Order: sequence, then structure tokens, then C-alpha cells
Amino acid sequence: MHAYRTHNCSALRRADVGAKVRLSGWVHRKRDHGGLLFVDLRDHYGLTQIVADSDSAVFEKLDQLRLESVITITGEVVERAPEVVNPNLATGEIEIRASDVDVQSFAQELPLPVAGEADYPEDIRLRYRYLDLRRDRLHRNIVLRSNVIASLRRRMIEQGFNEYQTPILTASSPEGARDYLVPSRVHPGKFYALPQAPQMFKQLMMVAGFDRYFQIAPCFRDEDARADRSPGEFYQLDFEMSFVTQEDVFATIEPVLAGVFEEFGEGKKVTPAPFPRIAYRDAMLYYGSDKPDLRNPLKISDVSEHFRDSGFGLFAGMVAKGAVVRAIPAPEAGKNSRKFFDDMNNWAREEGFAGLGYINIKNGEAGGPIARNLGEEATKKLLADLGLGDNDGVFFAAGKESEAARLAGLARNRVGELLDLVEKDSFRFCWVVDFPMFEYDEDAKQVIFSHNPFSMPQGGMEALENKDPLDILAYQYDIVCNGIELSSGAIRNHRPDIMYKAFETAGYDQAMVDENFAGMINAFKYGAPPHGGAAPGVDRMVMLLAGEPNIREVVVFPMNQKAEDLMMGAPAVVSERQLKELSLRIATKPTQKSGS
RNA sequence: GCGGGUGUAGCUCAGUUGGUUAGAGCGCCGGCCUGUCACGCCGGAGGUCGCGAGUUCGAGUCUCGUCACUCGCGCCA
Repeated sequence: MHAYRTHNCSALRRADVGAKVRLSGWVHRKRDHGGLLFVDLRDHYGLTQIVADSDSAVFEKLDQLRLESVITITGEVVERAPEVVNPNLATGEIEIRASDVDVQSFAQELPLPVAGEADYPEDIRLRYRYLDLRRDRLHRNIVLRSNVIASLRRRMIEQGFNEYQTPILTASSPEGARDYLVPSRVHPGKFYALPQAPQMFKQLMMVAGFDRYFQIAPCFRDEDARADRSPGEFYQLDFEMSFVTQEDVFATIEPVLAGVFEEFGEGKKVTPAPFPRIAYRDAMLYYGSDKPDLRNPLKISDVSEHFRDSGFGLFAGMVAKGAVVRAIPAPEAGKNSRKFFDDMNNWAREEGFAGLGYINIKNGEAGGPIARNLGEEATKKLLADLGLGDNDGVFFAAGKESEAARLAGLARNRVGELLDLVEKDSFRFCWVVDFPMFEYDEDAKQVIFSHNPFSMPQGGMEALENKDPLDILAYQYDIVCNGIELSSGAIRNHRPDIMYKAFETAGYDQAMVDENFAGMINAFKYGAPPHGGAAPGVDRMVMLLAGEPNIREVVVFPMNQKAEDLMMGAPAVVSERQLKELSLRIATKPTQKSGS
């Protein structure tokens, strides 16, 4: 018989009754009835109930064991009487009558219990991550993550992609987030940077003629955390393709994403390919966000003209000064009390906005201060234009276009939630396309790149030379699922002449481009194919599939919000010798955490 | 860097208007219990009310500061 196990803890069934077996695992739970003891034995695969009578030689040994000790038990598979079968357990029809117990490892008293679903403080969970990972939910999430990644790889390879590794120690780039730097021993005073993404490398792979590249790529950015953003490091399904249009990129990745979400979505509805394409401008207008959640059926509309020179002086005055008014419908909300509307207004104020106007319709009668001031006729016209019913409500966000859009977007989310309009059990994908290439920076008083400077401007050189920069769109796109940005991507600018021109528009001369992007701009001078790609975030995909609101629930060993690894104690002070070797001296004393 | 929330037993939380000895459930320790599967029953230990000042006759409760965790803003080509 094998030293540790003949079966795992999820394997045995009624057909095995009578067999002599050996199982190993953790003591998940004990139920001591005095003369009779039950132990739930747990491993990666599942649970099996072990039973021992008080007259058994192993009773005392099992009884004294603390939970989470690791044991090997030998015994006979016994059928359970029909009335004590546990239908919630795969192995619920049998149990093991233990004849022998080997303790492989005693457990001390635990800082957090493994059995059960109770919530625990995140710092304790992170400090004892290996215990937290034993718990069912987290264990399942991590296995899901592994399966999702395997499926992504399979699907990409089936689409004709090859996976290539790119460097982890590379050069710092002036664009983007702060870099993590790694000092060089050999070159005192010089630093490597960890890649924020393999962006330039994958483009260079295209220049090198590999046609279809992908990688489950680690990315490192020294930026602050969010619920859906790990500090430090995260993974992307990074891919790039040659000789493609934007539509080719979409058509290639849509079945991969839809396929993975179908495969692991547990029956939830998934947007079929092709995903809806929404222009950036429309997304901001209709959804008040560049990452619209299409599970929410509400659509915002612009009603500025209804208020121009109207009886509602506040909005009329704002519109006269160039402000806009956006309307957010609230179906059936008129049935709610006035408190519902006042609460929304208060919420908007708490969010830092001036306020949120409203009209509530009760049995066809429009109420509220806006309706009163606007007058009966104008109100009727407004409500008819919005297609509102006899008991609907509508909110108004007024202000500078960007602010009004943002408030309208937040209000749309909130109304959708409060009125329970948001579709459940579905994954709604869309592309947001036609991002502006440039924007005007009010502070710097100049035109700047609004997203990725390496995207191809729509219209190419001709557009750069002849159009108002602020009117030029880019072949730049985001993929959004349920209001979460999974990825941005672009058709890249592979032409040195157009690149120099684009940078010139944003106020940079050729020397700056040559100096900072030498690797790429030089490469493009030796024959570069048109190419493009994207890089959907793996962690966020798993987060959506696992139904987790927090990205740390799908990362095996995550850092906390302050980018500390509480389990390994990173970052940490290093020895004088190490610093000297790297020609480094610490200018500030490291901050000491209290109590550590 | 900034704003919101939270901080009371190992854990989850209650704690009234500022008033006597700060409670419950889970866990832990001891005892009882032969069909449980979140087993049950009895008993026990366990507290710098995050920390530090202040107001007060009196602070878990009020004020200020500070720390930790978290959510958001900034940041994230």
C-alpha cells in the first residue's frame, strides 16, 4: 500500500465499500460524540468523513488532534445507513472506519479558522495567506484562475498565435506609470526597470516578422491600488498581430474572450461576437463613462436645448455659458416618495457635485421645482422627447460637459442599482472605439496625447497635417465587460514619419523621440509591418468569472494596498554589503512600522 | 499626497444621554455525550475598548492628534 494514499479525499463512492484504503489530508472538522468520533478529512480534491468508535485504538489519537493537523489514515470503506447519507458531499454515501492513524504534522492553534465562511481582517488573511488559501472559496478561485489561463493559452494557440517570453529586466520608459527600478551592480548608478507591459517588445516582435505574438505577461507598475487593481504586479493576455485592421483584431480576440466566459461563466449569458462597438463620444454621452456597463438598460440623453432661454433660470444661465444638461431616466421612480429624489440629490452633493435636479411624474402629473419653473408646456415637451411614462422620474445633471457627463454616468449607475434594473447573471461586452488622439491640457495650456502616443491616428499623415488636432481620432480601443475595463489596445503607428509628426503636434521634437524611444523608432526604419493588438487583464477576467468584487481574491499571493507582502515581509531593508555592492546609499531612514 | 468608512476578547459583532464589575456568538481549555456532518449539553479562561493627549467628579462613548486596515480621488501611455 502507498505510504500516504490510495485515493484522494473526493474519490470514494458506494462501489468502493469493503475496500481497504489509505487517505491523507488535513483535519477539517471534528465532531466528538463521546463514544463516537467523526473527522472530516480534507485535501485539494474534497472531503471524506472518517469515523472511529471509542473502543478503537485510534480514537484517542484522533480525539486529541487539533484542526488542520495533517494525518494519514488507513481503514475500511463503509456504507452509510440511508438516513445518515450526506447529499452535500461527493463522498457522502460512504465513510472510512479508521484502523490506523499517522500524524504527519501537528497544527498549532490557528490565527484564522479554515472551515467556515466567516470574514477575517485582510491583514491577517494576507499574513497567513497559506491558511486562507486552504479555505474553499479562495482555493476554488485560484484553481479557476489556473484553468482560465490554460484555456486562454489553448484558444490563442488555436488562433495561430505563438507564446514568446520578453525581458523582465529592461529599460525605464518616460511614458506611463512610475517604474519599479532595479539597480545594476555592474554599472554603478544605472538602473533596469521592470516592464509596465511588454509593449515595445511585442511591437519589435512584429518588426522581427513573427506575425502573431501572445504572452501571459507579468506587468509591473508602481501605482496605488484599487479594488480592481493590484499594486505592483498583475498579468495581461498580451497579444499583437501583423497586417491587420482594427476589425481583424476584434474578430480575432472576441471568440477567445466570449469562449472563455462561456466556458467558465457557469451558465451566465455572454455577449456573442461581434461585440457592440461604441464610439468614445457616444459612450460619454449615453453612459457618462468610457467603460459603460451595458447590463444597465438606462441611457442618458442631452437635453440642453430644452433649457436654453427656459423658465428654469439656473439651467438656462448655465446653458447660455456653454454648459450642458444631461437627463437620466428613472423608470417607475415617480411612484417613490420625494425622499428618493432628495436622497439622490444629497448623494450627488456628497460626491462633490453641485446637485442633481429631478422631475417626478405621478399619474401623468410632473412635479418638483424644475417642472414648476419650466412651465407646463415646456415640461410636457421635454418629457415627451424623453419618452417618459406616467409614473417615471428623471434626473438632470448640469455643468461643464465633462463634469455633467461624469455625474450623469454615476447617477445612471446608482439609479440602475436602486431601481434594481441592472441585469444579473450576464457578461456584457463592448468595444469603446474612436478615442481622441489628442486633448487640450488646461493646466499646461497645450495639446497633449490623450492616450497612447504610439497609436495610429485615423487618417494618418494627412489628418495630422490638415485637421485640428483635437478632431483627430485614433485607432485606439478599449474592451469593457460589465463596466470594467479589461483592456486597451490599438493599431500602432509603425511609420517613423507619422510618429515624428504626431509627437510634434504634442509639442515634442524629433530629438526627444530619438532619445527616448530609440529602440522602437530605429526598428521602424528597417521595414515594419502595420500591426496592432491589445492586452486584456487576466486578473480582472478571473475576478469577473469568480464573481469577486476584489482583485486580491483571485491572486495567490497578493500584496496589500500599500504594496507590502505581509507574509514574506517585502519590501525589506537590505544589508549594507548589498547596498555597497550596488553603489547605493540610503538618503532617508526607512520608515519603521509601529509594532514590527 | 487628499477625502470617506472602520478599529471593543484569537475572530465576528453589541454596548442606550458620558455613570456601578464592558457583553453575546464562534474559537480555545476542561467535563459529559454512539450517527454527527456549522453535532449537542455543562463549566472555565480570555479585554491597554488601536495608540496618545484633552474636556469632565467620571470617557468604550465627547474633542484633537496619531497609527492600522479598507473604499474612493489624485496616479494608472
